Amino acid sequence: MAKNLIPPVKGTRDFYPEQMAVRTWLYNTLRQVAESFGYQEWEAPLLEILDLYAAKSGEELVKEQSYVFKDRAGNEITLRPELTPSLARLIAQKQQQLTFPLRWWSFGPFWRYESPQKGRTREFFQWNVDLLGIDSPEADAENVAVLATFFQRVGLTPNEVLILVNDRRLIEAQFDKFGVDRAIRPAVSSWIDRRGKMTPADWEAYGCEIGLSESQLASLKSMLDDKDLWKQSPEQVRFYKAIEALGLNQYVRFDPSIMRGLLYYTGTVFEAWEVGGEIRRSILGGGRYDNLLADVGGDPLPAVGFAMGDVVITLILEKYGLLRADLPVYPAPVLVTVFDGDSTLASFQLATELRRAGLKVLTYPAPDKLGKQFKYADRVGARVALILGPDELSGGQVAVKDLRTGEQRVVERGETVAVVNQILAT
RNA sequence: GUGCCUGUAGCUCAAUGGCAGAGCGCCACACUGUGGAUGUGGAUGUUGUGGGUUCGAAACCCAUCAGGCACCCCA
Repeated sequence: MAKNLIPPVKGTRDFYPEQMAVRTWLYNTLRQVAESFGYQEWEAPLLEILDLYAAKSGEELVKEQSYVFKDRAGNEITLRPELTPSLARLIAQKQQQLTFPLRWWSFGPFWRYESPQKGRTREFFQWNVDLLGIDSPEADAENVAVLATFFQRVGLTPNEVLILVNDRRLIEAQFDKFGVDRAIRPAVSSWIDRRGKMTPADWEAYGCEIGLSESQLASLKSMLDDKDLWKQSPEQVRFYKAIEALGLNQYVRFDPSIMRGLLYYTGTVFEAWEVGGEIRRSILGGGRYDNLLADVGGDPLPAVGFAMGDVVITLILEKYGLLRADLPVYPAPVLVTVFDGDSTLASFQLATELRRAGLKVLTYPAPDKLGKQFKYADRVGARVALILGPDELSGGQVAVKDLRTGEQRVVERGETVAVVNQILAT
């Protein structure tokens, strides 16, 4: 370990070229999927005023997990912990000029001051996909279809990942039916959320603790076990029909225990989970949030959207061997060696000729021994090495070596590009 | 904030109280106009840090720092 090295900030990740290649691949993939549904890319500032999140995100997210600092003017600034409030602001600012339904997507960095562990860092990237202006189960289904298509695109099957769907309106109606006091409903929601993590006895005891009666407890238990509960919701029925029409119903399943922590969800909610259950962390979460625009000061506007973090999805892709092995971690396929101090500039000129012909070309910017330069070419994954020594220079030629076959030949300078391209094509 | 685990060479890890090592990688040479393969040789450590126990500590004890994992919450 090097001494006196300033360590990276806890919970951040360094992206060496290998990791950057993965991130760029992920970005390109989800961009293609989002664009195939007609979503447009956008971006918000990474810094926002704290008040933007104050009322609408989860309490804990704002008060304990956000990076907050005062700028030099004394304003409370937040490193954004999520994107949806920024989206609401951008929409509200131009609401009269935009054409709805509006489909926007974004991929950028977010920060949450939490304890880093598997699948969770303090600085992470998030894919956000939102559809605004339409309140229909079909809009929800289309939004979910974007991420199901993403799963399909990267090679994840319904045996590996599932999108679990619920509807808060449906559960609220059940709460009404069972006479669950409005004051304890948030606690009941998190109690439902926690079912899988506790023993049945502890879970029931906890249910009593938050104020549920014996009969409410029994009713809620049978509600959570009712796989057909969705049939009581006209919205849910239409949602699954639409998903089926989109050809993605294999990826989607009703689950009455999906509640979501964020306060602004109003209708359909969903999360994606790994089926095997080894990665015990949701891959993404989303849902309908019809009140948020009005809450930030805009005109009321229905909306649905989801967010997927890069950390967990990368874990999943790794687990199932779906990260592409052919990611471009090599700098360039062609290296122009430098024979000696006198011919360095001639080599540079040759490199420029090749680059102008569209090739990616490395030079070796010091007259080291050729053996060392070839070794370097090998290490960095170059396919072709070019040598411009005294013999070649005097004859207007270039030595071209195929580093895979070891075959080398001397060609006329004007043919160099064609010969190199020929080798690269094999 | 709480609990558990781990810190030894560039990397992965041995050494369980008795000379701090291996594999890989790195460097040099064989090969002064040619890489991968092979061979020969070589370099590398305040054993995270500070204290304590001991004739003797990488190992045992205390403290501290860092990282990982889990709870909480969430992408």
